[in-house]
Amino acid sequence: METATVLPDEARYNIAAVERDTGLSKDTLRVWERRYGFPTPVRDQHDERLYSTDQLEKLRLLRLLIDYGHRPGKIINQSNVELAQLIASRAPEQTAPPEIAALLELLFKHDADGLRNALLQALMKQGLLRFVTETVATLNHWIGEAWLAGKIAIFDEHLYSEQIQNILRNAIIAQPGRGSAPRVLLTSLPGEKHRIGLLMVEAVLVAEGGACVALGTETPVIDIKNAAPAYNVDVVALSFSSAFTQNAALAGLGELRALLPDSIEVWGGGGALARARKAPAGTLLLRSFDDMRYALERWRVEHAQR
Amino acid sequence: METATVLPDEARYNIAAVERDTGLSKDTLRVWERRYGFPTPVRDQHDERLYSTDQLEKLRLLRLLIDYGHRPGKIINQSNVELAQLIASRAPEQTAPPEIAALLELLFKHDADGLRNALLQALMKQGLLRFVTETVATLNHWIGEAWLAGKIAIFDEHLYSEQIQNILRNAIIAQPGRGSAPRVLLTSLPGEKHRIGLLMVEAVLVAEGGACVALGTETPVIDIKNAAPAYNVDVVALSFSSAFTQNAALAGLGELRALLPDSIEVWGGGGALARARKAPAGTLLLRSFDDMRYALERWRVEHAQR
DNA sequence: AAGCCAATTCTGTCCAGGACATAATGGAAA
DNA sequence: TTTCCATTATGTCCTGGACAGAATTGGCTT
Repeated sequence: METATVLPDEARYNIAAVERDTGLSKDTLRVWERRYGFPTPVRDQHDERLYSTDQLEKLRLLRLLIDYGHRPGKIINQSNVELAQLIASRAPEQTAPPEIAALLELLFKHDADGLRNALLQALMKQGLLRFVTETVATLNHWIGEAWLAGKIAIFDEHLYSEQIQNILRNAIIAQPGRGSAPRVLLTSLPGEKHRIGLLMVEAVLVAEGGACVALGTETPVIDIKNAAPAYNVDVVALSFSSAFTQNAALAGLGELRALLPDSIEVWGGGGALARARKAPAGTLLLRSFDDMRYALERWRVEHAQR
Repeated sequence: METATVLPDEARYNIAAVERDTGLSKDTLRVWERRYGFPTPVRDQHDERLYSTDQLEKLRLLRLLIDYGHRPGKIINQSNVELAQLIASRAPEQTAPPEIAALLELLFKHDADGLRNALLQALMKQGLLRFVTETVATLNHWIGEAWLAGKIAIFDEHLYSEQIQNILRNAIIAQPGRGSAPRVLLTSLPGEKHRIGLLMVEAVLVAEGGACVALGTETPVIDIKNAAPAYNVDVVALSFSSAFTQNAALAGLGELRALLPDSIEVWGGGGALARARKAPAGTLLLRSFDDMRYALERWRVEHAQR
């Protein structure tokens, strides 16, 4: 009879490794164990937690479902299989438009070079403005869907994000004329890490002849306050993806509005604000790229040389 | 008599913000307070720590000196001024080379367009390889120094980071021939957010004729394990800036090595590993860009078609 | 029904203070 | 000098308690 040997890949992870790999903080891992009874890692000789591969996998599924809106307490005691079904079951089974489907197919096949070439080709054919407002916006949506349906992995999304960044930044640099007005400072608040949304806005801005001072993601409010006069901008624009709650986004806009002089406008846009009704006093909500183009036009009329 | 009004910009940071901004863990911050009596933040109405700008600044200086080899207990009770002197005394007042100083000057003046143009010009003149290994590497170093000396603000660093990304990604896309071998998967582990280092590596890789699958920053180890076969790569390369401790970087490398098949090589590089003595078994440490070029060459010799 | 507000539950993050493994240091031995 | 070992310094982990803010529920009004 065979010995029931321990599987060679029965790897054990300490709490720091699990935090690193799942993005769940040590505090969260410990409080889940206390409250819900999962995960219950074994302990080493010094009573420190050692998590199994299986637990790590379940934690990743949980993280995914929680990001999508499930509550931890409701799902934490289901099995890995049930959780995977839950993820699979939410696909709305629509189909993407054919141009988009072709791009998605390249990502499914892990064809990095093919994807880059196809995106470049779409950019050339459509021009920057249409590429951003049609192709990239739609593609983002369907990639989100594919991810939820379990059709693509996290690393595929990472690859897509990198490639889109390469292409958008390339297009931004290559934009022929440098715009002059208005000068727009573009960034996001701490907690908002979505870079592609910012780059899309930057692309539309330069395509429309504005001048963009891009600070990337997660600039603390105080630093924005100091940067705006230093770079002599006319407008500060913030992007909030749906990772932000609507209230947090509105509060951030209002806080910034209070800190900046009246001569500088404050604009906000992105998924978190798409359904917001009322902007904080003195700020402007942009619910679409068309809104932004209109806002640029309005600014120019109001500040026309007399 | 005037009221001693509270300064308007007397910002307060909670412990999570300080962890994010200094890289010191919450546990470390609390244990320093307990042992050394610094920092002693004020408390809010619910007894939670609120750190001042001044304390944040001192923590940054301490972090820097510790990275440089000082011990916390020896320096923690010195004043900001003394610590700054300690830092200054470390570098014997070198000055940046003139080409670099000219670029820094543009950043000091907040001249975003001028900086972009100057960087593009340097890239054209030097070619991608020299631009990365000489100009960008040196510039990064001096920007760090300028930040320590208080000559530039956080938002200036943000702007620089965005512009360098634009330019490097533009150059990577524009690279004429697409390389073929080895195929290298390039990313960093969760916690490591430094994007510029990764882009520099990617630029050198494509300039040297390798094929790069870039996944951006912060890919969990398990996802790297799954991505490597999916993208059919020969090598997985990880970048660790000095935000990582050397031990954490070595542990991450080792963990990845254990998960990947032997046919895939594991390389690691970046500030955290610059002074490491011994690589985990089966991994390769790259302490410079020349090391990487040499490693590419060696791989090609070993895998030459017979 | 549908919309809105208040009460309640859920959930992540913070706290204190104790413990220990490991890295760094310094001194003794080779 | 170098090597080795004992000691000290330091970061990370532990338990269990508390609370704020988000999410949900239930009741009331339109």
